[in-house]
Amino acid sequence: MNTPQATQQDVGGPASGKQRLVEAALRLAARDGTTLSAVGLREMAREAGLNHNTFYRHFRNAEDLVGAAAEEIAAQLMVGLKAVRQSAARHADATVGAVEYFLDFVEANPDVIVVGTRELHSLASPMRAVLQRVLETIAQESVAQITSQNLVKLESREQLFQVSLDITRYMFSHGLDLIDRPQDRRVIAAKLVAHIRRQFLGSIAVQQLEARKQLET
Amino acid sequence: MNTPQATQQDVGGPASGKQRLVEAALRLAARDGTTLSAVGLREMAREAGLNHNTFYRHFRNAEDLVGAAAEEIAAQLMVGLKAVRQSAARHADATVGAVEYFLDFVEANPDVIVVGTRELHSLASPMRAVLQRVLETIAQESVAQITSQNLVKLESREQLFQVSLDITRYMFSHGLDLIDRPQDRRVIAAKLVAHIRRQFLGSIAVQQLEARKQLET
DNA sequence: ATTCAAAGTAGCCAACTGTATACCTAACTG
DNA sequence: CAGTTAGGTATACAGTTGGCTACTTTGAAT
Repeated sequence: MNTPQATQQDVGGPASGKQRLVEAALRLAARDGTTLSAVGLREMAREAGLNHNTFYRHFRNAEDLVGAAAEEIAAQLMVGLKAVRQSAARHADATVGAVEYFLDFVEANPDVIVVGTRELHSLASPMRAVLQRVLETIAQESVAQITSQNLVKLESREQLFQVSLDITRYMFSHGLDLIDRPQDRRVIAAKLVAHIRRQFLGSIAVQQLEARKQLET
Repeated sequence: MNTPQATQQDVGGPASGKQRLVEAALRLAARDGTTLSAVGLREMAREAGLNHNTFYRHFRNAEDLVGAAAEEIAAQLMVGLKAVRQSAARHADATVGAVEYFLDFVEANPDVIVVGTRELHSLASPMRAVLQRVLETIAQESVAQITSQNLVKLESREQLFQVSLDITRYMFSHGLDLIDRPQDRRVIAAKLVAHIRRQFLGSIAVQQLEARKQLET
């Protein structure tokens, strides 16, 4: 039949075929609770409204698609969470702000969280390494912001990074809970805030403890 | 052909058909990095060395199998981590002991961790709820042990539980890192220990802060 | 205006999947 | 001992899958 086609350079238009395939893959993986690599070419082409052979025009393997999806998710996370951080900085309580804006992001981009958390915990997935680097980068940017605003009695830069990384991972993982039980947003938010406070205070306490130990010698 | 059979009540013998199917499913899910529900009846029967129809003698659906696998993993985790906790209590430093024995458990049961962490982060999986309850139970038992030995200036029982739960989840998730990079055991152990210390100290600090606040009013 | 490559389509194939029906056999039960 | 049943097997079927080759359309460059 050969229905109408288009060679748009995406910008604005109804998304290029490649993009549509990636989005379809994410949608299906999120809906069916499968790993990205288990989605199947044909199903995903169907979901994207394309012939199944079109897949091969854009990707070699299924693994190749996962790589592209990883880039997509990474990009969305980077810009989304950057916005979260900046909004949080203008909030009366930066911690509460970070949590609330983050949960807004989760509600607006559930697929990213659903697929992202699962792939992050799948050893075989090529996306895992990408996501780990994304979380590290976000943590590093948080450290920069925290130190520049003197939000926390600084401690060793390395410790601050570890804490930020743990918090970032914690929030990421617990985004799932919000998607699972949207009506529990308030208690989830409270737990996140409590966790963050505990981490920072604990970090300071550890620092003091080590300083005291060093004095004793 | 109809090869020899047996109606053993498992105990000791070479495992019942049901058991063998569950084990095969876990092995395959761990090996291929897929979700349990994506393993496929035939492949799993093949791995178990059984005819594919035998599956239906033991399970109705694929979902049914996942449920049984959940029970299996839950049981292994409960007994394994109980042993970890008890060994840790006899260690000079309970925290270091808990971490080291836990990592031993991870190295001895990689499939449980690999599959467990992935299913725990899969919304659709019936195993997720089971694992959440397992982690909660383990956290509660830890609380009991901690209070009975007066290891931590007690704080509110509820706070202690939250901290234990966070720590349990943290360790569980980071078991994957050990499987991913077995040569990094020492740094992973160090990070786990640091995290646990930070959590407990942070929890105490939060408690003190709140007490002080209450005095001011 | 012609050429050309990129993006899409169509149809085919062998392999595999889940499921259903029918058959076999060991062990327990009356 | 006869009967029943739980666990195992064989075979068949329709639907799906990944991958192949061959054709068509499109937009852009020459």
